[in-house]
Amino acid sequence: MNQAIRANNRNDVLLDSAAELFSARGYQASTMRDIARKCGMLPGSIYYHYANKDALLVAVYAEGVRRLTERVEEAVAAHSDPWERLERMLATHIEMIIEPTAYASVIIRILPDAAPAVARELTDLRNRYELILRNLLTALPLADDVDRKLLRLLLIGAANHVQVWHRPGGESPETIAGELLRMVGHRAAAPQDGDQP
Amino acid sequence: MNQAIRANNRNDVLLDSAAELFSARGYQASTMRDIARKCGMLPGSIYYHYANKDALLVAVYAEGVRRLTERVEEAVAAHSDPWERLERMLATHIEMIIEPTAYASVIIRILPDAAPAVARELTDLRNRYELILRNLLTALPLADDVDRKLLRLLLIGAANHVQVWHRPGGESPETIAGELLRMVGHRAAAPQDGDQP
DNA sequence: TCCCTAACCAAACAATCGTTTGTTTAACGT
DNA sequence: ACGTTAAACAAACGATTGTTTGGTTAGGGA
Repeated sequence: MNQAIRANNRNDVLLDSAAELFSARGYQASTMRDIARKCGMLPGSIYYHYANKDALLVAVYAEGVRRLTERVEEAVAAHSDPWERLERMLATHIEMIIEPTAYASVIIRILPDAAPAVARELTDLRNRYELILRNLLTALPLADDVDRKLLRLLLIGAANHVQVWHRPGGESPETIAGELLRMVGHRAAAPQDGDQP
Repeated sequence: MNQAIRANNRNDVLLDSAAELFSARGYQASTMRDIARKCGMLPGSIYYHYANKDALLVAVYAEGVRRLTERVEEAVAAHSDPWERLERMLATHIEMIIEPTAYASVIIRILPDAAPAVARELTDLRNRYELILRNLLTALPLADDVDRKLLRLLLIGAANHVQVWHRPGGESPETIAGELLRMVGHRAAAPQDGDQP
């Protein structure tokens, strides 16, 4: 009754190709012909899987959020200390947006207004992921005068910008995340017992 | 002998229009027809002033760097304290990348690889401006174990990201720059006399 | 006043874009 | 073994893209 998905379905290859091109060249610069060529299809064949180019971008976005969320929550779950959890989140996040398998990278590089017709969907997907960071920050013991919203935006901006300047063989995501929190974190930390256990 | 520039030359209006569209919609999404319509020209007329679309982007970039450099150095010159100078630089930078008169905004939003043929020129222009921040950081008294390069990239990322999330009527650039350095700066500061004058 | 040319207009160009249409192939349930 | 249909191919569509070409207008030095 409901349509079966055949074994030789190349939807995932298609999605991979789109993600890589969107990530490397941007949305508008990646043509349907480029994507088709990359995954060994013809341009028209893409439209069997997705209604249009915008829908393809939404699919890549959704898969990116899914993978990011999965990996981040997995990395965070292993720790209980709020600062440690935040550091693991940032390290994993940075790791994923600089690797060539580029689903996560698309979410950072392609702004929602690149596809106005589906901008709202893209923003919602972004927000769903950012909620993780928001919750991690809420759990963080901070001095009263620290603007949590501003701190969050600062961290997002600094972390996402790594995608622009990082080169293969450079600092590891762990190092970057560590330095990031070493600069920001301790200063903002509320006075607590057992600071150096 | 040398060609005179007439009074009714609308090159500046053309450049303004291009800057606004590039800033608002991105490079590829802004067509020559859009730009022409915005400044009351016909599409072909643009080619009297610039050889092609890429050259137009380079011109906008150059003017953006010129304005940024001018305003920032002017704001910084009024102070002598390294931290104060850095804060003034960041505040001015943020102020210019969120205002609608969008030359500075283009430099942040449009990455050099949006126009591969002139990517090198665009990168050079960016670097020339970033040199200011680099020099301000060099003059900063910091603890020995602070990674100046990473600090610079963190600041750039956080500052530029303001363009994405800031809405009219939100926090002032001064406030944002202040909070930014309050989080980052003091922690990284080397022990110095007269910490609270 | 005259004339040169800076500064534009008007209209098309070839190329490329996202997309549609009709047809073909081959994997799967029965 | 057969018939259905998922999944693709082959080829074009109209629209839009950056750009070119030849003609027009008006500002300013002589």
